[in-house]
Amino acid sequence: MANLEIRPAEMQVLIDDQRAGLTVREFQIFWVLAERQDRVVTREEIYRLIWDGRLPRRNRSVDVFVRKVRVKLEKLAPEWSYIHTHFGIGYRFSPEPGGDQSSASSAASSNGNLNS
Amino acid sequence: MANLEIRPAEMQVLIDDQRAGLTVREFQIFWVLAERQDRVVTREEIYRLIWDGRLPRRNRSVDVFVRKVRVKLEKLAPEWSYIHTHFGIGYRFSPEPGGDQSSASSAASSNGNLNS
DNA sequence: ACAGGCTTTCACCAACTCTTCACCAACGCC
DNA sequence: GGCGTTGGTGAAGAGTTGGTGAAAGCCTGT
Repeated sequence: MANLEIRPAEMQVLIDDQRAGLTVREFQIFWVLAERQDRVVTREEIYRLIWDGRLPRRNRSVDVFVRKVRVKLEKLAPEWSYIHTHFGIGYRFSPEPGGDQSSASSAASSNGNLNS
Repeated sequence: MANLEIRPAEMQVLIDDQRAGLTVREFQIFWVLAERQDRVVTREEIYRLIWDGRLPRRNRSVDVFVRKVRVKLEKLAPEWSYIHTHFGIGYRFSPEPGGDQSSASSAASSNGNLNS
């Protein structure tokens, strides 16, 4: 099983002791979601928390960074999926085994380790 | 017994910790009824609250979404029924054990009493 | 000014949802 | 039972939202 370690103070994410190498923005996205594990966070809220302001129509920043984070996490743990999409709503952070079920349904258990 | 959890802010419905996976519209229908638990809500009102406007004759949107919600809830709790039909009137949300009793009949007689 | 890395935006395409239609079953009334 | 009305159900097309690759814009240090 993949061991996830998060160090907010250093903006570092490690999986099995390997650094994910997230950039600042990428980590912010990751952290906003990870802090709210198992909860669905709307794009509006994510945007507001990171960029301070209302999410402009058709702004795709959040999606783009979610993807970048996904790519880096997947590189370290191909058999796990961390960020799940809730169509029309937002994203949810929940470490789950299995490539990616893409989301909306599925169970809700898991235990990530939020070290601080 | 089935444990029902509703998170309006996330538009999520969980039964025994399993996500129902409702879409935005589906959740809206669910929420309009759940907020008014044990009350019969007319199609007209449901439509007005979600679509803003008068329910066009022969518009079946409400029925279709009620079904979609029922299917998803039933998947998680086959032994429970949540949304009950009141023929000629509308729908009522009340979690009840038992697959489906298809509910109270209640007539829409001229001296009928309309709860408000 | 230039190079390298990070952020933001753009455009195209895939996936999903919403809405409507058609047909059938259930109900209420005679 | 027979008939007209209302609700259940499955499916399909249109419209919306998200995934993705890449270009353009910014910053910082050299």
